[in-house]
Amino acid sequence: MSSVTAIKEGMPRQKGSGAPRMKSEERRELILAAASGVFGERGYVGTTTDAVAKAAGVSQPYVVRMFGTKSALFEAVLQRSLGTLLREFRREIAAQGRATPELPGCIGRCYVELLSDRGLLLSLMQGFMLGADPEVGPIVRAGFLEVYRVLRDEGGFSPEQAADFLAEGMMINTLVALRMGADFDTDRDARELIEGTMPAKASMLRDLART
Amino acid sequence: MSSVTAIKEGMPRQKGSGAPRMKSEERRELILAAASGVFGERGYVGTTTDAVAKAAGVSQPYVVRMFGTKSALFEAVLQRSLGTLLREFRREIAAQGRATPELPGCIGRCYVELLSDRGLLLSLMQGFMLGADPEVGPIVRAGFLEVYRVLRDEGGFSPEQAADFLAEGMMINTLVALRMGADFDTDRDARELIEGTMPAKASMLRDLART
DNA sequence: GTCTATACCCAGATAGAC
DNA sequence: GTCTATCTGGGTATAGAC
Repeated sequence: MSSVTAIKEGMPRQKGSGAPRMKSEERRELILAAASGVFGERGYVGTTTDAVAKAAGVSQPYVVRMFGTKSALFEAVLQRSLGTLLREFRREIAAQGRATPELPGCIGRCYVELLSDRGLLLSLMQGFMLGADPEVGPIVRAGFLEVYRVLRDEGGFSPEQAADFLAEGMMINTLVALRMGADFDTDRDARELIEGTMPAKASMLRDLART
Repeated sequence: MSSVTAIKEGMPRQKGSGAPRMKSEERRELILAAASGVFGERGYVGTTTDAVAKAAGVSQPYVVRMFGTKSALFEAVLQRSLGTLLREFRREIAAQGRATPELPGCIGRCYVELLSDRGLLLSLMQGFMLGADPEVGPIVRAGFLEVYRVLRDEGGFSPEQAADFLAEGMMINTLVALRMGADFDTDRDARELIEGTMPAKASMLRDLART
């Protein structure tokens, strides 16, 4: 079921009650953040709701209760990741100005900085790998195209620029998924490849692979 | 256990017997090809040995029997995919000559043509997504780096050329995994994005998403 | 709102016949 | 070499107490 609509639920009820309502909203975000990390690391099928629960510090049935099903939870994670990505891109576009020569570099830096939110880009990538799934396929295709459109229409990228940017992004995602940073210090080629891909923030991949 | 060594097994025994030995070698290749397709579509965890068996037209226990475990089967698929990829790249390098100006374009075409072997590039990509796994992680990192080295050392690519080439490859893999070709005819942006990424063989992605 | 206990199903692997 | 039958573990989801 479309988990997007679930965002509407859980709004503060009761006007005067002293009980700290909205509590479940915080839990929800807590679980989503934890789930993002686990899904990103192990993929959709490889993730157990129990692993998510443990990462969030709650019980497994509670995770299911709150999101209905595992797949609804995953879709909520995807929406959250995509939402953050688009928001950050738009913030950068607003700051640098549409179609300025600095914009591509700035958005690229912006993208790499998203790596610090462990799981955000990886959970998206895991979603992309599910394109053949009848339920998530349409969602991830639409999401990917929306990123393309934001770059082109709002950022003023040419179609080629946008495609190149996305290609670089997919390369970064792949290096992260591969944990290529694990070989950063021991393999000259790994280091060269990483530095060739992310000249500025190469060491970030190394640190990311350690944890 | 390392499934690579299994290649040595199953060699023709008995000198004079009229029985058509080597039968199991054919079965092995049949199952590997089928498994490549299923793993590529559903990922490692999402693939059941039963689905592989059905795709190959044999029984589920037989698949397990022949490869020992599901993970050994997956590793065999990875080795097969990587082996084919490297062989084709080297063939192209030998044909065009090291560091010729035409080589990058030729290898790019070569890469896209590998898409016709349904599952080859996707099963590799699914392997990349398992980089955090202690068993397959080292294997896929080594494989990825080997491709990089072949491009650079045997093909004469500069580090930047090689990294750019791989980025384009990851983008293509992602578009295939996304089944972006499904929107080729109905979504202008999907078409533009695909054509921007694979100018020559754009329609291939469309056909690939149909099946 | 959150837990414990549990039902139920599915998938990998084994045993053993042919 | 290949099958049928089956054991077993683990994961999602539900029931129901607190």
